[in-house]
Amino acid sequence: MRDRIHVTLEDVAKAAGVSLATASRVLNGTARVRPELTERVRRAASELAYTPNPHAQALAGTPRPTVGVVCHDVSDPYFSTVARGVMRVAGDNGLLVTLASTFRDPYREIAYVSMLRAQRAPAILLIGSGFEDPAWERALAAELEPYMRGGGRVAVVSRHRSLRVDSVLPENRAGGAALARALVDLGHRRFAVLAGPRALTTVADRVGGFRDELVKTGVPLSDDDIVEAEFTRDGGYAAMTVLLDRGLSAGCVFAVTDVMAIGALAALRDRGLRVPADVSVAGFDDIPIVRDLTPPLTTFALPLERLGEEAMRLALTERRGPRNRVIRVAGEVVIRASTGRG
Amino acid sequence: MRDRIHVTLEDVAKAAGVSLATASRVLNGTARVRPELTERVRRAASELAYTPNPHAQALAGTPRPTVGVVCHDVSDPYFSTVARGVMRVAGDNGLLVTLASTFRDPYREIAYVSMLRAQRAPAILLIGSGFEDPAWERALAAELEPYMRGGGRVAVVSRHRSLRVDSVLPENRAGGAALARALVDLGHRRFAVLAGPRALTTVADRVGGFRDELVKTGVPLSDDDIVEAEFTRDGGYAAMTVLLDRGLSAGCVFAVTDVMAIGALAALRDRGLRVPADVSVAGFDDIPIVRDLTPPLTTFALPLERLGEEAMRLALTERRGPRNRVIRVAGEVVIRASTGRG
DNA sequence: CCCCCTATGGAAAGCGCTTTCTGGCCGTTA
DNA sequence: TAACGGCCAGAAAGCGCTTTCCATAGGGGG
Repeated sequence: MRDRIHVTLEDVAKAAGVSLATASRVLNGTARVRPELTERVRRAASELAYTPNPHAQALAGTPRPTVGVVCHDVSDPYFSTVARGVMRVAGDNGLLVTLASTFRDPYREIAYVSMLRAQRAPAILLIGSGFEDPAWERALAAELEPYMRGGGRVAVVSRHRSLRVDSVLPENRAGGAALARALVDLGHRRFAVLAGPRALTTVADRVGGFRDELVKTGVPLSDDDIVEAEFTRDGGYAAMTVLLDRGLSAGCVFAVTDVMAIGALAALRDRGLRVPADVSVAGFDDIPIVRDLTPPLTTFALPLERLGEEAMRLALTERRGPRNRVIRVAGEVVIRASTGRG
Repeated sequence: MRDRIHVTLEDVAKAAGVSLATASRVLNGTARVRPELTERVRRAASELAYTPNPHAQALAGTPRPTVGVVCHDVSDPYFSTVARGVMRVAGDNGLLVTLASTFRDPYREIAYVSMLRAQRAPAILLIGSGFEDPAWERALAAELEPYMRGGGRVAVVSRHRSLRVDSVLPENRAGGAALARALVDLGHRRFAVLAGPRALTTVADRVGGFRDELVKTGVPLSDDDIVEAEFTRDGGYAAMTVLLDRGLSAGCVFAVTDVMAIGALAALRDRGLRVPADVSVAGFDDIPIVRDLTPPLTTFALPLERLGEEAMRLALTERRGPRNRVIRVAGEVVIRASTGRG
């Protein structure tokens, strides 16, 4: 018996001398069963090391124990830290996580949502910025809406436009503003921004908040001072290089993510510029590694793991009413040694 | 029709005016079907946006499109980089990846394998060092063996003992030795080692290779020079602190992973010691970030993404004969600025 | 003492798909 | 012309589970 490929509920029922129905009821606690039989079934199940077949359960209508998570790239510390939070909460609730990396291809994201839907995942989490592309947004919504109508839960981290779903929103705009204020307070007056692709909502928010606050303070930031690049370490390096080639006039560079800031620091080092003596650099996110850089990075710190935890919790708890819930997550400016006085 | 929660094969068959069997045959290419019917089924399927229910397929005996991966912690750059490789290959083959983090609890790993098995995942990948604990090893084998007998594929990265499965083995022992040699060549004679938990095979191999090579060269390394700590950044910090409190006599510190080395660098910085002027530090793995540290870290570079890719490929390709395959992956010593002349 | 109601276990339907088994309609061959 | 073999499409079984619907037994009330 032990050596059969798969122990089925029928085996358990037979061993316990009860019917399938009874065995099922005992194992799921669905209905009252005489204590004696309950005990027999329990023992049989554990002796046979019975594990229910989730596919059969899914087919029979029970919610699946695997939630889906779609992010841009697991190997990016931002996503892997958020994913960590997701997985902890998932693990605590006995759930597995199906994690997909889109490698930043928007349509791959939709393809994954479709696969996850087909899998009948009870919940889908979308981590990371959305794209500002109407066609794409419609296609995604077309995939998500029927899914939700069918009882699927959806929660997103860090995107908002046009998606009627529960979401966890880090304070991107306010963060950008707070950082601008803090840098101005340090005495800086000439800024440059290393931005990610404009199509990402996160980028628009962070840069927007940063710029608006500067404008409010009377410090100008022209479009020329904003360089767009890939949302990666190498993107940051490239953008910083462009800036340097142009003849850097800014005394402080704001990279919209810490990952890009790391690239920027490398570019500066390679050109022999000192941070913060020659240029100050600030990032955004507070991924774990930035404490250990030299100099440690000034940044807008977001509780990354918490973003993931909240999203998972959102997807786990019933929502009442049709309104989508929004959890705004605050952050704080952390001044470290990468920024000096302006 | 479009608005039904789920379009089933029956809907497609009905729309095309054929039987379920025929529809299934067309969609799977299982058997010849008259071209005209084929066409009708195809069109019906695409018009209804039909997506097969993987659970029903699984139940009916078709292999699942989701492979399972178990690692210690996604947010550790080592694992997330390896996972990246896995996911790329998986994505290229139209597979989803179910990723689980054990948070370094050995028995959680077994629990996950059990869940993955129950899911009927066609393949399971175990990433990261195993534990040297006979009871645990037996329990894991007891879970894996029936799975493989039932046709499940298993591949592991970085562990070997007592598991008869296909594996990808980075040259941990040789790497430790090569690093020892390189450091001795730089002139170092007094070493200390920041080791992870001894129960991890990876640790044993790396430290073993390192120590054996030193002994061969006539350089002593006593047990007192080896400090054991958590396999994390903070573990590295703690171990380095212990060493410093004891009064560091070594001129070169070898941390068995880059992540621990990062912690060690932080501890040294906090104590006001300069690297490499006062102490040299070397790591192992070459996770992406170490290039960007100050000073950049000397390390034994492993092609991390490739480890994941190879493992995924191993699990994807049929193996002939009962022998388990082993792919040894070489690495190379990369000397950077964190090590000076001894 | 009988009837009805409740508590509990079993039989069976059904989830959506694959695949074997059957049977009808051809074209062949003797 | 009759018998036979091939090819294809449909019917139906079965994957493992949940859940509804019944049947039965036991207890309480009339």
